[in-house]
Amino acid sequence: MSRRVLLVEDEAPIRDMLKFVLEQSGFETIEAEDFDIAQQKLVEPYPDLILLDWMLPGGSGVQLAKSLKQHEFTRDIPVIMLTARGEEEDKIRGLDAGADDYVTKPFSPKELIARIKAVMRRVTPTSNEQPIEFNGLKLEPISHRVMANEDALDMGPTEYKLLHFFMTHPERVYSREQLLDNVWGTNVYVEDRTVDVHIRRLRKAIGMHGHDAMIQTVRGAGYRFSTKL
Amino acid sequence: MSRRVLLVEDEAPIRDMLKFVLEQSGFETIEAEDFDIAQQKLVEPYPDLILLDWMLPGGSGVQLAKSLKQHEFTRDIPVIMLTARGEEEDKIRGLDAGADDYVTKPFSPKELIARIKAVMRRVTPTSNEQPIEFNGLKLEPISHRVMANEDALDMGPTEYKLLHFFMTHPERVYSREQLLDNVWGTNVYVEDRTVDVHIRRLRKAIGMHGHDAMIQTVRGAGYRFSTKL
DNA sequence: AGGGTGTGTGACAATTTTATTAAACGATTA
DNA sequence: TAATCGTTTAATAAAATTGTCACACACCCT
Repeated sequence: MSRRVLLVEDEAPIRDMLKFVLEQSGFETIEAEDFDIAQQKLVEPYPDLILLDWMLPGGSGVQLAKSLKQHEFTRDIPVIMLTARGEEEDKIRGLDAGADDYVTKPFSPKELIARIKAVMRRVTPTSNEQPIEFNGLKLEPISHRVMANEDALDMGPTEYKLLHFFMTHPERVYSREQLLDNVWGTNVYVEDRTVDVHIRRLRKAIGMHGHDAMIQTVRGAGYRFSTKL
Repeated sequence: MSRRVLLVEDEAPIRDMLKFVLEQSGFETIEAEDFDIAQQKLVEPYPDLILLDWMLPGGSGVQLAKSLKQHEFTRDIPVIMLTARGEEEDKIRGLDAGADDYVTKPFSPKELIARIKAVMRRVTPTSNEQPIEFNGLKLEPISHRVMANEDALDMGPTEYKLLHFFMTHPERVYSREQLLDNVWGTNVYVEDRTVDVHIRRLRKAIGMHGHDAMIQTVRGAGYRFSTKL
């Protein structure tokens, strides 16, 4: 199980508190107090998750988040942002640099741990870079590509993530809400019905060879990826 | 489905607004303006979630939160705190009484609803239901699907629920009224005979392999799911 | 056999849910 | 700043499901 967390926080007392909480729950923690130190510690073996204070001095928390997403090897490490309450939430949301979740201070240790575990559960299968194939529809995480019997398919980022989630969780119904949680991430406030639109685009994208039959509507329950029928 | 929210807030206008927002989203709301009234309303049936203003007069919001966690029957009810932006964060952090989430005023209705749903989802984890099988007729709750010897069967949501109920309560007669209570839900005004129609639809759906013989009519009493005869 | 009662069936209109399309929006880049 | 790409929302169309009815049918009793 993935257990290593990089903790980036400038205030020593809070850092210590977090370290304590994390270790109580069996996580190994690597500490960093600023952008530079964090960069230094970001080498093999990479942490399984990064807990990042949004408001590092000089706004370098934002910088770090962006930098993480730009480098191939760190792109897939899940990030949980620690945000202070007073901050204008819309701004933060707007500046979203690809965090997987946000935790607003103050938070309970219980909540923090729960969210860390939730994110890890969600992302871990993603970090498995093995191609996945069903009935000639192949998704290759490494090249970030979807092939249908030798033809490369074209789709948007959200459709890719959605398909990835489906293919790693086949033969299961997911409600629109669950899909939003798992594909869009928690703390994202989007209409349920938006899922429909992305489902449609995904079906369209993989439909040329009839693969869209695997994306199934389950009336009153949600959607399912299945090879049957 | 979880739908009842206890709303504890002293300021009437805000309370009204919240009530409106909640009911718009299909939640049933119980209102309380202070500690005592909240305690009074905290009886069976317990609410599924409590929305609690942190800053009730006299700090009784804190009291209530603590009291909730001390009583066995209320301990597991998730609590979302409403906190005002200006408040001293550290104090709150220290006083943390185990809230499941915080929402900072002012907030958007959408955000509030999203958080309520998220908390409910988190607290009610997927009840891992095992597949049930009788004579080659298999119902899989996870994929929300019914299979008859490798063939996927097609049926409407009500027929699915009906079959689910039957398969989890085999070898027992149920009157039409009992079926309505258990499958449709209590306090639903529907004709008894409507059950007949759904029984027929269910039989038709599972009939291709002769599985409809398990849905048996008990004249004068109701219907029964049985593997015998 | 006939009447009375309870159940099966097909059709139908209302309602609910999902699919589809178009437009608004937001962020990024030229 | 305009142009572009992708996402979200809103509006509309399409489809599936629902409860009820009217009537056919089956069973039981006298």
